[in-house]
Amino acid sequence: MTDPVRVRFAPSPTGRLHIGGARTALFNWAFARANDGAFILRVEDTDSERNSEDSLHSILASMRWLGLDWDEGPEAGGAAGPYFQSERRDSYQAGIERGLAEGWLYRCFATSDEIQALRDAHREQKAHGCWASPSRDLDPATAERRAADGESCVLRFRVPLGEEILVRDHIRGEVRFRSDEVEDWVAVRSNGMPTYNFCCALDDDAMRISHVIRGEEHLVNTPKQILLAQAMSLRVPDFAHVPLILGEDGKKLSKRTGDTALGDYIDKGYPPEAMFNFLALLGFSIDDKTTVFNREELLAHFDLKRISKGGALFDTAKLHFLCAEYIRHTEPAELAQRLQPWLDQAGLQPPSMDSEQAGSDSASTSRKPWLETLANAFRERLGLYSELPDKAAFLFSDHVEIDDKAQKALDAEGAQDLLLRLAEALEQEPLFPPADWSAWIKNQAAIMEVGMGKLMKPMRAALSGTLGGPELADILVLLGRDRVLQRLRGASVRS
RNA sequence: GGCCCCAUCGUCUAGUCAGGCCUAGGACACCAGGUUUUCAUCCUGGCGACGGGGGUUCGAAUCCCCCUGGGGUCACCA
Repeated sequence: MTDPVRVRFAPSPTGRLHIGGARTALFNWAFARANDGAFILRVEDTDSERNSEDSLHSILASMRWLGLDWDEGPEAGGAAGPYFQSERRDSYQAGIERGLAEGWLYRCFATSDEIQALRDAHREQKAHGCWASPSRDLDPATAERRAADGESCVLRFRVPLGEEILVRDHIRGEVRFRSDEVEDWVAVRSNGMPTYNFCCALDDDAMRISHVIRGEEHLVNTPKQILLAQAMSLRVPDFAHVPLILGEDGKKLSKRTGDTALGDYIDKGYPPEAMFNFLALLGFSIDDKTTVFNREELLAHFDLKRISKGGALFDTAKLHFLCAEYIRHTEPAELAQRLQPWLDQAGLQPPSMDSEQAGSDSASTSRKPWLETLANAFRERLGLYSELPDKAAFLFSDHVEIDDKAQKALDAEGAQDLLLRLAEALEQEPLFPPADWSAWIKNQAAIMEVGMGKLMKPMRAALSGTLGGPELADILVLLGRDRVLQRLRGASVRS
């Protein structure tokens, strides 16, 4: 255990980063960072049919969004490269030749259909053990000749019979497999490119990977990789197979249940810190009572022993709680910055707050205080960044949508008159809004001899078109004197 | 079906390795109150679990076995 900690996340660029993959990456990252180790990103692009450049970029972007920085890998470089398996073919070649020479790889000429038939028949019999390739015991010389003659074949790993394979797993303890249950898996495709199980074991050794932390679906691949490592006298890394993330229906997380790509959540305005926290909470806990934590706190406590064994349901309610929690605890200035893109995207232009004095200030400078006031006003009312444009629409448009309850408040007896008087009183004030708004409005209620509710409700309705929303004091500031007076008076004319 | 993994509130989990400190703790959700000029926030309280059966033990959520249930895997994908 004196070897330096080196872990890798090894996505294949065949789609966007999956939620499960994101969490696996997060655990790897956390383990590396918590143990002064290296976090390596290795691209498993052995399947030329499905790889895409777009996928790679989207995966990298997703990881950056989550804050998972890698020490070695694409765009980072490193001494153990290349970090694309497609560029490591030379390093696999020696292994392939050795396997053929030593006999633990053999040429299999059976077609996929023939193999499938074998598998089906075996399954039909409900039997233990495995099917055997008809080529398994072919004379090597004959096999070589057939291959030389151009006959298509794959290279299979000759799994020894009667052995026990022990997987030492940091999460599951010791897991035993009988080699008889492990099929002769394809190590090299007919096109000459080695498969995942082959590259993985060689690369993990070549890159001095100390711990393989990956999803539980890989547990059954592990004996294959261990067998190969033994055949080649490679070092076998420590393993940690993390539980799966299940959809809210208890089944494997799928598109049917909801969004499965991290990108979906980025696009929908989820705060990255909330997603990070949420993902870390799925199958891991710091202690018996900590729910909300940042990355530093995670690193201070991260330990493979604290990863649970059972699968975890993707609980959107909890995710939403964390999102709202993070948003309301974000400093207004910071929150304003994060909200800005969503306003832009919706085509909403923040007015400058003090247009008269703006003078030499650039527009964006003078908008800053307005944006911060906006952020602060909505801080406790937002579940996602993307909710802002809708909720704050009344601040940007001259047309105010009046909902039913607001209309009622406007139609209440005396409401119109009250609004008019309010507008007048407001107009008399030297300051807008009045210095002590709360005292001012209370005073007005007293003067007009009505309860606060009688005053506040129609005011709110006239200004925002709804009875909910930010504090009136904030709305006043956000709207500005002119628009406030206009709406107060406009509402009384309307009906 | 074979093989493998797993099993505490509806959900995420603490507790399980080193059995008593657990009449099982926290969080989300839900319900009921309270604070508040609206909504929200915030505060208080409530609801709510050791899947079943056998052992071992003075004592088991914790250890063992069986059953049941759930999940994964069975590609020239990773």
